[in-house]
Amino acid sequence: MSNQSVRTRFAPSPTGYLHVGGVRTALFAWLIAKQGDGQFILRLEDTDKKREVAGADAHIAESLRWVGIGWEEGFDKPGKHGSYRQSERLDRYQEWAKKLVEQGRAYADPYSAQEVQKFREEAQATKKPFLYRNHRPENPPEWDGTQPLRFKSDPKNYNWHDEVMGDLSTGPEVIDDFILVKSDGYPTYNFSHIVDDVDMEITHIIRGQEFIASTPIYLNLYEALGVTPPIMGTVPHILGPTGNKKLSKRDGAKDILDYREQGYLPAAMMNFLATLGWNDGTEQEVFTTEELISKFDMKRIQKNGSRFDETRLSWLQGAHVRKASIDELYKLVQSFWPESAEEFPDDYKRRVLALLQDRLKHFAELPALSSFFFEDLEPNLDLISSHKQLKKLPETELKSLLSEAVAMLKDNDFSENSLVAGLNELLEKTNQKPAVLFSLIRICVTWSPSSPGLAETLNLLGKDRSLKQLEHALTIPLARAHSS
RNA sequence: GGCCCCUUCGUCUAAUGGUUAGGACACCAGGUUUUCAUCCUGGCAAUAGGAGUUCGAUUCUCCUAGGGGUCACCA
Repeated sequence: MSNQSVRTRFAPSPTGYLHVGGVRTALFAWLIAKQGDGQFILRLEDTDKKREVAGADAHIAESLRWVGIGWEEGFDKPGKHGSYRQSERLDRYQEWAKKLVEQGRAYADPYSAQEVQKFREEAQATKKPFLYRNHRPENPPEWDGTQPLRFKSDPKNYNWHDEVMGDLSTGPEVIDDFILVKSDGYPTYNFSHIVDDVDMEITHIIRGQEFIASTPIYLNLYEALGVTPPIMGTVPHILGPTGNKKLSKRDGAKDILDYREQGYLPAAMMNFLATLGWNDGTEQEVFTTEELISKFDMKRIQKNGSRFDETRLSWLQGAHVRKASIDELYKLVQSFWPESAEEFPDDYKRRVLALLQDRLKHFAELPALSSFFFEDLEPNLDLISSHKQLKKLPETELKSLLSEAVAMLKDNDFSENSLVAGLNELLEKTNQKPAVLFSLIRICVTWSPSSPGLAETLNLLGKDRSLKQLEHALTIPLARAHSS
């Protein structure tokens, strides 16, 4: 019966999308499983029917899959432990509940919700902490399933070890009789996750710090069940961009799949999430998935919450883009090209991408960076009038420089080398600074605020299109008329 | 309020008794024959406060302050 391999799980409730916080918790658990050559389980905690959102389960699965997190067993991938959807495991919780009742460790709660609430308010009025067990009925009715079933706790001190937080301890005052099974027959999270983790032979529980306060009651329940608790790792929250509150959907935390829409690389996202609150002790910042698996260590997770910083994500994205091979990158950006790129052959687009690799971050920027390679943009005279050097030149000067450029380029074979040579000669011939001459040509060919190197750009655009753009520029007024 | 946890540059963090407190992001300046980037160089910038232990505290102890979590028939 003993299973030595590491088994971790991520157990979201299907109430909506996943944001970076949830995915990070899943990632940590996944890394531990992969590192131990073990299994990662995706379980669905769907015991609150009221909060359930249709389709959330598939959306969650899709989110994890995108980041690169896969699971050996899950709600959509049955394994040796039956269903991984709690709503389909009700019999199992009933069995365990009955066992606890037989052992005298669980009893029916005879009070109505209103009555319990009254106890709570009384305690509050006398400034005492509310404990249900102070009202524990002497002769509880037999549990018929219509009342909530409560755990009969055994209050005591607890000292336990948390892989992230270190040694923790609490007194008996935090141990109370909590509800195991709700009056609708569904188990509470507090009960179901323990039964499931035992059944599914989970060895490490990784979860957010909101569960740290209830860990003692879980320990109490494990004891009643005669079960050794799994290893626990409590991960601090990710903080929102402002304030010190935990990142939440309410404050605009995005669906993780929004980052896919914006064209972030899964590897960059994984790198970002893993290093938010964790580092390997060296100065390494950029990690591959394989490196994360081999280097991850729960003991090095930060005890305090860390702030979500999209700027860092963007930087990591750039780092991963630059590391990627063009083939890899080309596959990933396929849905992000501007519409005008559609007609162009793969080879051409691949070359555009190669020129853009150093300046591309998330792929949604691709159209803005590349459109002039696929279509002739409208002349934008602001580019000249706002240019430090060009704005000082009169119309005649601009036109004559352009004419010289056209003349030179007409004689050029447009190989990159010839272009570099030709442009250099032109600098000498016109006695101009690159800041003037190259800017003017670049702007009149692309009409784009930025572009790759001039020779590379002309080379890729080709002789016909480059000359056509320059000759067109010769026919329009370039210098803005000064009013004074 | 009770209980628990946390506190190093703006941000992510390194350093567990001896360092000019290190790195990265961001920002600023300079360089790489134009722009935007990349890359390189330099700069700015932190141990929450107070006691104590010690020859010596970011590091150990205590107190204070601040922040967070939790106290559901939600997970």
